[in-house]
Amino acid sequence: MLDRKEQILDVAGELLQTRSFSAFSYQDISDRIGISKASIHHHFPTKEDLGKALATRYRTAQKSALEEISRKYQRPWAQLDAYIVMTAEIIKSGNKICPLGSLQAEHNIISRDMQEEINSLCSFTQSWLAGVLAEGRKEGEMTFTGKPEDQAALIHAAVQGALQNARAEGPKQFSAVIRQLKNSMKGQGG
Amino acid sequence: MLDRKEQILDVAGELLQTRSFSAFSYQDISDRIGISKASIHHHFPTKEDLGKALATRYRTAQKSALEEISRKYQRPWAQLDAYIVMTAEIIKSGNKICPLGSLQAEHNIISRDMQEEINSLCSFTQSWLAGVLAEGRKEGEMTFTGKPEDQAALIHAAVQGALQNARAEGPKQFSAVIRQLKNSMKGQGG
DNA sequence: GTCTATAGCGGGATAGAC
DNA sequence: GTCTATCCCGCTATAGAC
Repeated sequence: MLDRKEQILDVAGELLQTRSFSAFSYQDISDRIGISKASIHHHFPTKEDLGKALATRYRTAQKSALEEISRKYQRPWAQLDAYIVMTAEIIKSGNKICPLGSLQAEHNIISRDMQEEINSLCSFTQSWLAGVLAEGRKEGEMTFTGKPEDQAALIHAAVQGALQNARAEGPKQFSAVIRQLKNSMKGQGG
Repeated sequence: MLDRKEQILDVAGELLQTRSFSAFSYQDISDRIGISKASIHHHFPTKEDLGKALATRYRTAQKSALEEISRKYQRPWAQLDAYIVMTAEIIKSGNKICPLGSLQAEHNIISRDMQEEINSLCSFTQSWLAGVLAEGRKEGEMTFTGKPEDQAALIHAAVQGALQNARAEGPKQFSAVIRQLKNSMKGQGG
């Protein structure tokens, strides 16, 4: 069955986003899928293998999603909005945390492979954001000072932090952060 | 020895900030202090007890630190700067993560007591920031749109997110985020 | 690819001596 | 308060049958 690997990654991903990488077990996965622990080891011999596949999957999914946004929307603001809506989905779907946040919290105890996937996901997202911001400013839609790369780092950090704090403070705070962020970029003149 | 409890919390705190709550053990603590696991259980019978004490300690320490900043500095900008410098210390001291971020990542698997301490720490910090921002805008030092509470949520999220991303992207990215954030609040006229 | 069974280890926690 | 010894459990991982 070719879908088994994907199914395992689906369930593992959900566990990663509700518990943490070190806090879910092969038993948890086997309980949810209904096959034995040994079968899971057949597909992913070690937990490190599973973790690497999980991280790779998140990186490629993020890359695809951002590239699709670039194709689908023309205006920079629409692209930024689509990115925000996409990440906001995480909050809506149950009590989940962002996979990036979950793995960054355990940065020191995951394998080097996983670290590199995470770093790559992180820098790709910020490069993409920087492109959107550069275009937005060029076309007069957006206003901000300094380099697009730095503004991208700010937006990325604010969104990640807002996702994190949403667990303690609820989704309304997330919306408030987004609103403030957008206002700060169009209030000056755009 | 009265200091023992504090010493255990010191070590547990360091482990929390380098690993995660579920990923450190009584054995880890006993290795570092040089007393047996059983002795640690004498001071904190269950790991839940230890976790609650740890969270309470972070909350009260944060409260004290912010109140001291309010006393020590008069100008809103100086207060905001002091808050940022304080949180930036986390990055400098080894490969640590913010305790708030660490515990929020495992929000679903920590005790209710711990959750409440974290929520309290979070809301206190944002209230404090909102006060600083309201004062700053009133005195003409700072510029931002909307409610001080929402701008406080933005700043808190950006700082938390920047701390988190600093693990993947390094301290320079943290500085960049702070710079952008500050510029967005004084660029308009203040 | 899936199973049962099991190894080997480390986790949290307790009993009881000192 | 600290220790040694121990319990029980769940973890990752493997062996070998089907």
